[in-house]
Amino acid sequence: MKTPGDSGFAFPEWAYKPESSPGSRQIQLWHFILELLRKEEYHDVIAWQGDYGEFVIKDPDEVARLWGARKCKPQMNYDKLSRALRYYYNKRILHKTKGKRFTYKFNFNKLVLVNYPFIDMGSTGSSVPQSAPPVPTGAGTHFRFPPSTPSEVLSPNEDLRSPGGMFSSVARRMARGSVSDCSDGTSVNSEIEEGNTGAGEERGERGVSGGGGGGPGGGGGGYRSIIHPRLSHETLFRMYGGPGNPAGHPGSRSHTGHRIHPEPLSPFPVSPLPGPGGAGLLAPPLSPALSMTPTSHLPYTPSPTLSPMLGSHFSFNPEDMKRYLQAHTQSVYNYGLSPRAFLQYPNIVIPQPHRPTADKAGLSAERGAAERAERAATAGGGERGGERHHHPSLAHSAHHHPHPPHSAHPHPHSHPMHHPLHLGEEPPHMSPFKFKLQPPPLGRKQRDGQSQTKARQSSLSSGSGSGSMSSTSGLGSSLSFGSDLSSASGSGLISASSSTQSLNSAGLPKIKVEPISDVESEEEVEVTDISDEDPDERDEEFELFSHRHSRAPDHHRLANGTVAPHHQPHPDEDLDEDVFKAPAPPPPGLMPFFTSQHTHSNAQRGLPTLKSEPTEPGDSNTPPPQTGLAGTPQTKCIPLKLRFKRRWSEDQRMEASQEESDDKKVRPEEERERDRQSNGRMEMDEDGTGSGEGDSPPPLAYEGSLATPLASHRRVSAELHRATAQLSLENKDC
DNA sequence: CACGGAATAA
DNA sequence: TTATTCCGTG
Repeated sequence: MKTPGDSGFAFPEWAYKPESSPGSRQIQLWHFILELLRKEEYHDVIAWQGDYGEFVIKDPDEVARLWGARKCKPQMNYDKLSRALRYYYNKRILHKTKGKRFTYKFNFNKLVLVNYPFIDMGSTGSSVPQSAPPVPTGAGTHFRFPPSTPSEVLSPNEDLRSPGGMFSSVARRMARGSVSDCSDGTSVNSEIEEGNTGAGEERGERGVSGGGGGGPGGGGGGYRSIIHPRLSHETLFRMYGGPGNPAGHPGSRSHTGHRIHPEPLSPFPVSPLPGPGGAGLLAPPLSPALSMTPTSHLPYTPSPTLSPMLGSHFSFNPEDMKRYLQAHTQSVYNYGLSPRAFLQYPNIVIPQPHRPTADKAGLSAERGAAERAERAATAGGGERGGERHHHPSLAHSAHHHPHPPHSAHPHPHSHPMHHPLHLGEEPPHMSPFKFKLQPPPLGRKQRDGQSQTKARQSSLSSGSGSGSMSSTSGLGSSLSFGSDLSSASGSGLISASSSTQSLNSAGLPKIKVEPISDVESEEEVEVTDISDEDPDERDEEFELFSHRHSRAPDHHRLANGTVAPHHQPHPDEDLDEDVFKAPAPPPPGLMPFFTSQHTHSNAQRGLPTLKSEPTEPGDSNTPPPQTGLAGTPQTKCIPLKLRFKRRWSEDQRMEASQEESDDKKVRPEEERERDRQSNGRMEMDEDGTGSGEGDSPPPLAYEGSLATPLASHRRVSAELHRATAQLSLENKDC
């Protein structure tokens, strides 16, 4: 049992991988958390719960212990660990779920970006896992959905396929193997690691605290088998909104039955896979699913006609192709860019407003069962005690090969249509929205503009530098990223993309989407939601959605950026929003999708974000002006905290625009980065790895993808998986 | 229990 | 840069 799947569970794997993350040198806490979350063994200790990326630390002490073990910090305790988690707030990797003890929520967008920027893009460009996460966000996240409901979980897809560059690094790590453990004298450590290795299963838990418990591991076991995480459709569905059935989605085979998420909560999808072979992780990725994600853009993009699958191929019409290209472009950019860009994507993706009611029901039901089971087990003891799961996950088939076979189609029957992606939105059925371009990224761009005018100009200007640039500009996001773009451009994709109108428009201008008919906007509510919570959250949401408000401003006009921007009044919010919005840039990719969708019609809700944003369409536009943004940040008076955050945002924005990830929130240092940018390169920090390399690869990838998307994806996926699986587990450092 | 500043280690 | 450690405040 276990499914091997494990490896894939909860989140997209990419999310787990530390490698990419900048900090990765050593395992990072959030990665660790994800590891735990993905392993059933630890469900007693920590598990997904609630909305989309929410998880609950059921046994803080244990978690701390485990973490301490991993880091060889025996004295680690929850207090300390929690401090570390708090630092993530600013980074926006995590948020605290207020009112719930020990409950936190991941912000995938951020994670993804950070960690795998390239992944998405790169590889195929397609996938962008992030999307998945977003999904939920939008809708559900926050309160929206009843807590109980699983909300949406979505799953991203995960997968990661990574780009070649990544791989290499991954590979290396794998090679290392690592292992080391700290000393564990006690016992500690290895647990997780084991997982990695697979070997240890047991983990036994050490007694940890108390142990007691509960016993019944059985429950767990069962469930394990059942579940597998994967990404899937669901995610898509949600995201795109599947209309109808999200829940059931074809993809998953059984949707009906089980599917499910093992963890109900887990944000990621889990894949059901079970039976079928478990599908594996890969499969999904490869399969349509794959496309989904990242692609959402791509594949799915196209018109209704195309099914997702098709998408991969390209049977599109010219338009589709364009979109596709655009998407790639984005990817590229992103690739080059900082993760942030991705963020935006996610947002974009998010659309899904519609929450799947149906789904939920279904899910919840399932979930309930699962939970129950678990609960039973855990409940009893409080402590986890006993669980040991029989096999640890180790199985990970991943290593072996994730499911190659299936990979092709995990869900065979799923038709393209079903594909989440498609499903959700694509389906022709709907097409409520229409898109407009909006200027996406205001903030960033603006910022850039101001600060870096140069870059911008170049890009904007048309590429003065290279023709490519122009394309870039199109992306819009690009602005900020100009440099990145450049790289991207290299790929050529860009150019194409650029050619595309959408991009252009998108790029600079932004794209705005409007729902045509839709209405559904209800969901849009989100906006509201956002506001409601804290700023923080909002931000998150924003990120996800971003668009939302995004002001959408005027840009759309596009203007090329140049144009316009006049800026707008509200600085702060704007900024924030912008920021998020800005992210929009990603839009390029996204946008395209959207566009396409909209265009075609489908859309449905997907655009939720937009919707949300509804902002006014009309005007929306704010021009990208960012300048204001950039410079302005100031904003009004804001509470200190807020300000702080704001700063953050700004920084991020800036960075985003520029490149960086921003994590740092407050870092003055931006300069250095900027400098780099200005230099024209992107940063590589993160990518570092790849950057240089990466660049090249990506393009290749793209092309490749185009050509044979599936194949490449698969390949990559597989590799990644493998790598990931091991890696994640492995980290060991001490 | 949660938040976050500050100092500091790696 | 991230996390750890310590600690004061709510």
